[in-house]
Amino acid sequence: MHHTLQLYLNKMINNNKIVEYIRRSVSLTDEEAETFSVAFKEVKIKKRQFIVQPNFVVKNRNYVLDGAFRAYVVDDNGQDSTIAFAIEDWWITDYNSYILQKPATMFVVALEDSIILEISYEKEQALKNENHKFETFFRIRAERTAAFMQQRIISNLTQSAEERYQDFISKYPQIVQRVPQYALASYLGMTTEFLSRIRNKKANKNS
Amino acid sequence: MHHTLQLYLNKMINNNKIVEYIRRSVSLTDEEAETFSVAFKEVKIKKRQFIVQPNFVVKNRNYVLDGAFRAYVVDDNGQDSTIAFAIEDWWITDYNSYILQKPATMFVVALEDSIILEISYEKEQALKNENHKFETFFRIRAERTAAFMQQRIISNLTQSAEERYQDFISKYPQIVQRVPQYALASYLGMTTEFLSRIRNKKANKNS
DNA sequence: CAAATTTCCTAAACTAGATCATTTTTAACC
DNA sequence: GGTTAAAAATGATCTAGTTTAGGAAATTTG
Repeated sequence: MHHTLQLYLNKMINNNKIVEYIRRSVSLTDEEAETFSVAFKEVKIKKRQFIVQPNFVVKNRNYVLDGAFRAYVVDDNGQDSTIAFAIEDWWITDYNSYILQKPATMFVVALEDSIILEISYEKEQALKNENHKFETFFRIRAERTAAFMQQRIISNLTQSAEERYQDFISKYPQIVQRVPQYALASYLGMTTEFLSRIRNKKANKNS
Repeated sequence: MHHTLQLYLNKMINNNKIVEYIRRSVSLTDEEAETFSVAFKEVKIKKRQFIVQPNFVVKNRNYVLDGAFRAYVVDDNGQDSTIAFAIEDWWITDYNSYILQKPATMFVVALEDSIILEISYEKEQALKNENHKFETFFRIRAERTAAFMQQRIISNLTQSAEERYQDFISKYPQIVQRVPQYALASYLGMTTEFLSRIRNKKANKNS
């Protein structure tokens, strides 16, 4: 098949993904769907490439079409803590930096070769201003994000390291397979050594 | 002054509070402000009274006019963890229950005699549907809530118990004064005994 | 204002999880 | 494909924070 045509078809398919996504929350006419999808730009990201770095104001909100990402902060002692993961059909950015348009405190890095759809802050603002439905969509997104984060806070406060791990593998088995152990450990608030122990204690029991 | 008139005037003043609040995020005509404020109902809550209890679907989002509240969960071992505090000009509810209209997992209790403005889920939906500006307001609320929660997650992952405490007193000195120590300890993810030790270690240093 | 209840303090024993140091395994890359 | 680097495992030691238990203050309520 002709190369340019292939690219064009890929783009159509990918934009359908984001249209499908928004239509799970709000119903759109075909025209509205088009307006929404053209606000996004498809970008290829290589493994280990950063899409967010501290001290820069984050310009984009990113929807993952393919691949995996990790958002993390590095504290004064050089230890890093994973704030979020994202795989296909998830969103990722430094949320605080993006919504308040202030300098980022996080890194966001690709864990695999990936493809994202990015929307700029300005385009998102324009979408929200021009159509009530888009405003509704982003409101629902923010609410779900808050609900998700609240669950994580509760988990941190009430569960032991092992319980948090068990909980995570039962909720997100696809993610566990794809992220390095040290990243998962620092997401769950424990050292990689301790997570290794939890895992091997289990493995020995099973054998 | 005539009693009913006094009540009426109080109501006007209190509704001005919520109008002032929303106007910090979106600009409203006087008519819109009126529509917004009449969606709320003023309710007096006695100290130790619950406004949210587990297993019931939460009907209201609550704005605190006066007083103080605490939201918490109780785990299988009977230990409770504080999820949120709210004083004047803050909002409180079981967010997961409210936005997804599913049974609550939290208690929300008054720490003092309080006055709240409550809005029902249905009225909030109606406001958001009828006017783009109200949708924007609730979108901004949700975003700020998510941003706040993200900060708390980062604090839990990166800081020691003492650092979390120091951070909290510098950010929310007004709250520290008004909530019992065990509630603050369980918010910060430590025991009340350990918080007591942190406090007294400091006190001794200062003397 | 006195009794009852709740909150807070102190201190010793204990443990979940961290840190440190070394080895083994896996993955990256010329 | 062989070398080098990064990630994971393992063991020994340590510590921040918990648990348990008691008593002292402070609040609530009759």
